[in-house]
Amino acid sequence: MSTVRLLVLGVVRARGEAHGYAVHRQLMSWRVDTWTAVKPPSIYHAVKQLDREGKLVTPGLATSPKGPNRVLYRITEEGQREYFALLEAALRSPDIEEFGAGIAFMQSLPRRRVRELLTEQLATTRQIDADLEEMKAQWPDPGAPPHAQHLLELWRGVFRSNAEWAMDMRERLAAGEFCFAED
Amino acid sequence: MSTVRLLVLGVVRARGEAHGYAVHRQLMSWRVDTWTAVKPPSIYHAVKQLDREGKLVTPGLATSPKGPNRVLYRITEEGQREYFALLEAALRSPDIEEFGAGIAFMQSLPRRRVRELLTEQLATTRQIDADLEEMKAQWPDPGAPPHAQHLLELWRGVFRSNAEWAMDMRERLAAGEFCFAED
DNA sequence: GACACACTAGTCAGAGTTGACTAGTGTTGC
DNA sequence: GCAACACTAGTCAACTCTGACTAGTGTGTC
Repeated sequence: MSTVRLLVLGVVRARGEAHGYAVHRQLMSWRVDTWTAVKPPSIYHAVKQLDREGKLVTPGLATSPKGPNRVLYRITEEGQREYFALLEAALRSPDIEEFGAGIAFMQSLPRRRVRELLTEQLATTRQIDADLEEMKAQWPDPGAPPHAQHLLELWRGVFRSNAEWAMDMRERLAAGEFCFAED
Repeated sequence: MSTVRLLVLGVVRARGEAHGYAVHRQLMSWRVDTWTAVKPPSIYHAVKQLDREGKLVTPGLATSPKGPNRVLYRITEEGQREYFALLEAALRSPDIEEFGAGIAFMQSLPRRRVRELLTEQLATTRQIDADLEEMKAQWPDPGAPPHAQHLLELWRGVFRSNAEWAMDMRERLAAGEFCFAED
């Protein structure tokens, strides 16, 4: 859920004003359905939810020449706070979908802050890897079902791969790649 | 959902007879919550669902000396068919959680069949990796948000890591590790 | 000019999931 | 001997997600 919320807030914030379908189309043009489980109904649901919570407001209707009228949304102060909270949490998160959504919007933070968050992300990911390693040692029988030991290895591969990616990204930031807020 | 269903059917089948909490405890002893998103209420939900669908039956109550009476479940013919269908689908699935559940029960298939399925799994995983590579080439601007190119790289890492793991497992099977049905 | 087809812009019921809660049963310390 | 705590064995309401569907608007084409 927090992934869709971040994506919706991020798109509305970046565009200034947007209706549901515009958010939907923007996210689909980013192939969000490839790197998260976000699907159209979830997007509309998140928009309504954020509106009810006062994170988005509807300054008016856009009367479109073609198609039905569409409700325009704009981000509020409270929405901005939620956006930055979700963004920082996402860049720290070991969940690959949430993390991906954080990367998508990292440029609304200062470069230095993103590097700090990626460092935290790396520490968490490595800690999980170490925890899984330790957990593995507690199963005495690697040959018997459910092969929990091997399954833990399968997951360790995922976390190690993510850690490598995060390290690479941190180096790119250090090397001055990308443009950031307050650069 | 299919992950929980496979896990529940597999545990009931392996034990012959089981009540909800026994399934729950078995799965938790396997650390299923570490390598899937399966949580207790989902387990109870799946048990009831499978019962309604005739995949499980309740031959009787176990009157326990301590605690409330518990409903015992047993797998039906139809349940067996579902079990094997889910198991084969899981071993072929690129979804790491589903795949993990398949590995947990792979020994109820013949060794040869598991090797075939792992070969299919590898082909699918590599195909996804190739598709992501190709998709990446269609974004012209790697420096601009949402960094979709880099996010695709993040995911490719996951799939490549899974492919390596599957290759390793296939080699273990070829080397005669583990005991299988019909060995 | 009218028919098929694709695109826009969503909605909806039903299914699945979750955090929080309940309620009974040992059991340990004082 | 009893209060506090942990463990057993789940349930529940509220929330979220999903596949399938709707309905209006261009647009090409014969």
